[in-house]
Amino acid sequence: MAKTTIADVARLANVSVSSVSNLLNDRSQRMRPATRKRIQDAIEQLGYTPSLAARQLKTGLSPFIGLIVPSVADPFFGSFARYVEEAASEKGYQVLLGNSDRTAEREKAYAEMLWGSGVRGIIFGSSLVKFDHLESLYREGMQFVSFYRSPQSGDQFSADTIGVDNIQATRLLTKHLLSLGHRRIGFISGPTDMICRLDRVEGYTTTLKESGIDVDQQLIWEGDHPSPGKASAYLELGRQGAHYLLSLANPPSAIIAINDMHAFGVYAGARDLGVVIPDDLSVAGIDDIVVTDIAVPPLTTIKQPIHDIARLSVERIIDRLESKEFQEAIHRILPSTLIVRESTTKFRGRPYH
Amino acid sequence: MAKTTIADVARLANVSVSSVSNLLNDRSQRMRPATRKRIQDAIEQLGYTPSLAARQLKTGLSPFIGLIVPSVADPFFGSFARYVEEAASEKGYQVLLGNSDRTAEREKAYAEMLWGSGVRGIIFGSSLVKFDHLESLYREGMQFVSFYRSPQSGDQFSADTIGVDNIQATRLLTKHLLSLGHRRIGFISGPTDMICRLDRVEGYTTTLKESGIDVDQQLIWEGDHPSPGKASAYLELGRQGAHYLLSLANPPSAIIAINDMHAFGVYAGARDLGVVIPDDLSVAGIDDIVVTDIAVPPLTTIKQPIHDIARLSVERIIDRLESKEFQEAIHRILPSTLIVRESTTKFRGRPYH
DNA sequence: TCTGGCTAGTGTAACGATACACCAACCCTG
DNA sequence: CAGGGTTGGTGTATCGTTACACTAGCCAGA
Repeated sequence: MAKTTIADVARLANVSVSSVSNLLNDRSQRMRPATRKRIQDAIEQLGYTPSLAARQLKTGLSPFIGLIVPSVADPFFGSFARYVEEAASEKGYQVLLGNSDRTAEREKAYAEMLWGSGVRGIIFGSSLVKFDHLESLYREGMQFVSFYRSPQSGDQFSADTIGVDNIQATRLLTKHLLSLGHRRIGFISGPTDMICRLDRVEGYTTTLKESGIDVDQQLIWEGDHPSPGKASAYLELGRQGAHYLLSLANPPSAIIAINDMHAFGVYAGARDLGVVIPDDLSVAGIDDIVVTDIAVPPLTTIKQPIHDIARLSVERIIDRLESKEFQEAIHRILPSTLIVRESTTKFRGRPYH
Repeated sequence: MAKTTIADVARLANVSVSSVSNLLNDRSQRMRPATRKRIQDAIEQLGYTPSLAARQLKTGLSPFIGLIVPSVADPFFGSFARYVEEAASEKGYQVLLGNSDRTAEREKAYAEMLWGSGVRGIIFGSSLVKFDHLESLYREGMQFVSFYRSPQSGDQFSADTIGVDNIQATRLLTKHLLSLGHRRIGFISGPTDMICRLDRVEGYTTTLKESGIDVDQQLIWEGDHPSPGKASAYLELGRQGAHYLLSLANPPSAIIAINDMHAFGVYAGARDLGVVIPDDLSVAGIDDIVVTDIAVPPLTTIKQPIHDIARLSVERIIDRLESKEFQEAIHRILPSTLIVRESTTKFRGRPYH
């Protein structure tokens, strides 16, 4: 039961601990094959695994990366977490999970706990507008990769960002709806506390303007910050947004929701009011979460290449962790694609109200 | 940038490292308040956080717990992971996440990686039929809590289990459907490689038998082991199961799916064939994942108290980690409740076919 | 035979914290 | 004022590994 150490292996193999350590760390070029074999056999026989704590204490490196997302209960971030974990474990790293509920305090608290645990790299699934809360950690040497966070004026420092072009995402959706004849398009943004959300709002408004349509602020619904922890909060917010938008004197004939969960909330809200999708109302989301194509009707949405994003993020953070030199921050944008399903259709006037 | 150590703090506060350590570890009963204050100020001023690696090396304890689930991309396990993480972080622990894809090899590989990382406690979200692959780790001292895994004959050792009564879950569903007049009830089990699934099948079959209804093996669909990694695999499996069951010469008028994702797959499969839920077919699931009540129609399901289960699992594993004495394995069953929504309705004959 | 160079290793001081054993200084009591 | 107890600390071996500095032993060449 007592942990077997490198010394036990050395004793059994009749070599010094240095030799065992050398073998373990690929510094064994000048070792006789017979010796190498003896050590390997001893390791096997004892079932020896090196103590990561001791190794970390000595080298300062830890085989962990942090992953902070708003909530893994959200199917989108659940998928993302899964891909991150998969990519990390292929590279010999393990993932420490944290849920931030999109608050700076929790992000900071987590990041500091992680720093204290020896973690030197964090992947952020969110992208809060302000980065200040992480600056002191950045100064100490923590590495960050952020899932889509375009650099903002006022940023005190710059982290890697890998993600999709969110402006482009809503641009595609807005154009799609415009091409179907919709002119009053509602937008459910939720709280605009994250860059990706701001960008999505921007894609929507600029596309409308470019098409010569005035942006009606009444048609943009922010709602309150959802109560944290509840996976259904996003749904509820979408539902409330639908109630609001559909009760306007001059309601929209289409709604873009800032993500699929909100869009499904719109489904529920519309049903509450007897509004039929897509006949009375077209709805589109973003993310292409797992249930979009079996929803009724299947949801038109934007597919993000999260598998690739997760993989690239992991590669990038490990790169940063393992290379000694200073690395410039990179900003990598991956393409997102419009997936048209049955929740959006031609504008046919307003049969409800 | 160089990490500040306990010695830096001691120097600044003009005390010995022992005193700082004593303060940090609540052994400071006999310390003068002024001294305590000096140390605390020094800690604050230097922004000192203790090195967990060093601490772990010395004490053998690590503030991590492992969490192994089939896949966090599955919304049910995403929620579970979120609650586990929340409870753990309240207790000062962090969660290392692993996805097993329900295979023993990956579970074992993960568990061993975790052991090597100094992790001494793991919460399993799955419950494979065989436990053998974990026995050697158990012998070394790894602690396990399993999310619902009733003890099986042939188990080489016994782990804590906390969960719901899965037999009861399908019993409730089956009784519910029987009371609605259904007599031919299909069952989509998916691969029966986990105890919870076996139990769910059992609840279904025994309830039928008790009601004097022969169990028709044709009505139980296992399907293939879904391709790992794809969150949509469960959906697809449910869809295929629906195709199969609804194409039988004597098809069921109701289907129980072993979880909600499979049930939504049935939704899709039924729609493919023009079968309307619930008019032509009643459908029920288990889990009450986040989207059940906005599905069309809202899904009748069994709600599991996963928040409580997660919390209890975390408390239990920490208890085990922090107490020195041997602890008997516990088996705790929490109540699950039937939630009737609109996807199940009275048997009205078979309008399709 | 001596020198230098190579091969195949070895010895050991760290890394940062913990916790046991120790102790100086003071106070009280008889 | 000696003896014992208490208060408020301190000194240091130790955890398991790494990686730099070192070297024993052999061989080749002069």
